[in-house]
This record gives sequence, C-alpha cells and structure tokens, in this order.
Amino acid sequence: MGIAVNIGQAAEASGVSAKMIRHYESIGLVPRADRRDSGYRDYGPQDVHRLGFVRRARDLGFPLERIRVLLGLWGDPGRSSAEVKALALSHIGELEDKARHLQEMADVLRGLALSCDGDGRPDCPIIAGLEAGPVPPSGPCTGRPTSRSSSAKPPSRRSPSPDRR
Amino acid sequence: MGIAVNIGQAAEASGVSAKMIRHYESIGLVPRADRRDSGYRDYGPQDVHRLGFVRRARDLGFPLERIRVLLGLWGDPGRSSAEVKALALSHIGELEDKARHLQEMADVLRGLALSCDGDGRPDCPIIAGLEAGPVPPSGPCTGRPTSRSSSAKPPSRRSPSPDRR
DNA sequence: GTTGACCTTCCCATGATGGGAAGCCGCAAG
DNA sequence: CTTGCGGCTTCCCATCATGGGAAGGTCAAC
Repeated sequence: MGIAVNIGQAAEASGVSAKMIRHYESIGLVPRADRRDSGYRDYGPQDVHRLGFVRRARDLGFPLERIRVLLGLWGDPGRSSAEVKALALSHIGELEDKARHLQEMADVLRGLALSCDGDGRPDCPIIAGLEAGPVPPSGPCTGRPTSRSSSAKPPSRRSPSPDRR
Repeated sequence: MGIAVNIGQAAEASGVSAKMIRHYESIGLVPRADRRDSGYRDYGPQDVHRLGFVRRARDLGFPLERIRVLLGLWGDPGRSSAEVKALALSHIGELEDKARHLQEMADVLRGLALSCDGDGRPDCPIIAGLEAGPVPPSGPCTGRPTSRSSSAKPPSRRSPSPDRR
C-alpha cells in the first residue's frame, strides 16, 4: 500500500537516522523491515511509530538494552504498570547518579578555579590540585616539578637489574 | 637505584591500571617509558607522579585530549595560570551542561513516573509518554508523509502491538 | 536514456576501558 | 640448575551509540 515509506522518510518522520534504523534492525531491537523486490526497506505507520518510541526513549537516556525491554512491555497487553514504573525508577536513579557525579566533579574543579588568579603568572592552584597526592618517594616535594619533559631527568633511574620485591 | 618500578607497581602507586598506562603511552599521552633489556617498562618517581596527575585529571572528568594540554601546561614553566583557568572553566561548563541534561531527563521521567499507579494494570503514563507524538494515520500520504496530523489513535491504548502486519 | 538522489551492504572511527591469548621474563623453591 | 608461577610483552576484540564513507544497485524526473 502507499503507506509504506522508504528508510529516508521513516527516518525523517521518526527522528531516528537511517543509519541508526539499520543498526537497530541489525541488533534486533526492531524487527526486520519488509523489503521491496529491489531490496529497499519498507516502513508502515506502525514501524515508524515504533521508531518514534525508540527515539523518545533514547531522548530520555534509556540504553538500547532497556529500550528492548520497554518495547516488549509496550507490546504486551498483559504488562503491569508496576514493571514499567520499576524500570523507569531504576533508570531515574542511574541518571541522577551520573548527574550528581558530574556535578561533583564540576564543584571540585570550580573550587580550584576560584582560588586561581588567572593571570599571566604560572602559579596555579588548579595545576597544584592535580599534582597533589602521593608524592613519589625520595622525590623532591616539588612545589612545581614542572620542567620534566623538556629537561632530562637528572636523578639516576635506569638500572636494569634492581627490582625490589 | 630501587626507585625504578615495574608497570604493575607504577599502576598501583598511581591508581592507573597497567592496561591504561600502556594505552596512554601508545597514544603519546605520556612519553615512552624506559625499557629494561628484557623489554619491561621502567617507571621512575617522576613518571609515577605524572601518571597520578593524569589519573586525578581523569577523576575530574577531563578527556584525554585535554589532559594532554594540561600536561603540557604542567611542564611549561612559562605557562600563565590564565590558560589553565580557561581550560578548567570551559571543562566545568561542559560538565555542568551534561549534568543538567541528565537531570532534565530524570525530571521528565520522574514526572511521568509520578502519575503512574505502578499497579498490576497495563495502563501506564510512562509508556504513553514514550508513545506520544505523531501517530501514523492510515491516510493516503503516499509520497511524503511529512505533515501528519497529530494523534489519531484514540481507541485502546492497550496493545499497540510492536509486531506489525 | 541519462542523471542525481536515494538505497543497499560492509568496514572503520570515536573515547576510555577492559578481557584475553600467546609467549617471554624474573624470582624463589625444590 | 630446573621448575613453576606470576608478572610482563604485544596484539586483537568488545563495549555503547553514533556517524562517515566506499562501492554498487535503484528510482524518478527530465
């Protein structure tokens, strides 16, 4: 029937790129599309609708494997909304964990940046913060052990044999 | 001197896995480590220190390419803290953009989940929300199905059946 | 029929990390 | 000294979602 469209139209209508539609088919996220004699894929309204479903789920950050489950629930008349809700809540938790993690990193970095003059001098608490931590044993406390890639390292360190353990 | 260590010790001391240390070397993020006659990599305190720098930068979410720049600034006595700060601020912006994006997705999903009963029945606003959007009408739009009237599927939101035809 | 836009499949790349295989090396116990 | 085990080497593959591009077939307008 005329309602069958090319992958290009399906892509435009669903918001999923043709590349991704083929990919989703290849991993079995969506069923194999019908083909014309020429090999061209044919998409009916339901197919496009399903692709839109996938796209909106992706927009909400669901990974494809979870979308696979969602599609199963979508098509299951006997599903319970509890299943869907549990899946959603679990995903919300993951999203917020990630958001929190990113925000924490930003906060730490902002703390360092706040105390950075940002002028022409090299002294920088940001660099110092990154440099912090376990200072190598027997190494200079190095308020700024900078020149290291440019200048050769004076301290001896290349004995083939000594391997302590 | 005993300060030269194996990749294993360097990994443990720096918090960067041996796998990653080799990878960083292969992409030139850190200079090629000295080798013993056996081919074993040798890491001095400075090398371990640099790896720690990389790890802390990673912990703050810097991508490797940016860490490459940071390492350059670190080792540049003539750097200006303004450069470092600009890099950091730019990165903070990206982190917060991502965090905001994730949080937005979580919020939208939470909104849907709040109105979901989560009981044994199939009716679910979450599924409905994912399904929302232009429902493909079975109308004569052979050529270009672009302008589709919104929502044309009132009957039974149960069992849209992902399987088609 | 020609042409240009579209479709097909297949391979490669991203970014950061890990897993694992095949084979060499180092050290300690026998 | 030999054996054995664990650590080291390189190389390839996998992840996750997406895109780029090549080589070649198809469709529709002119």
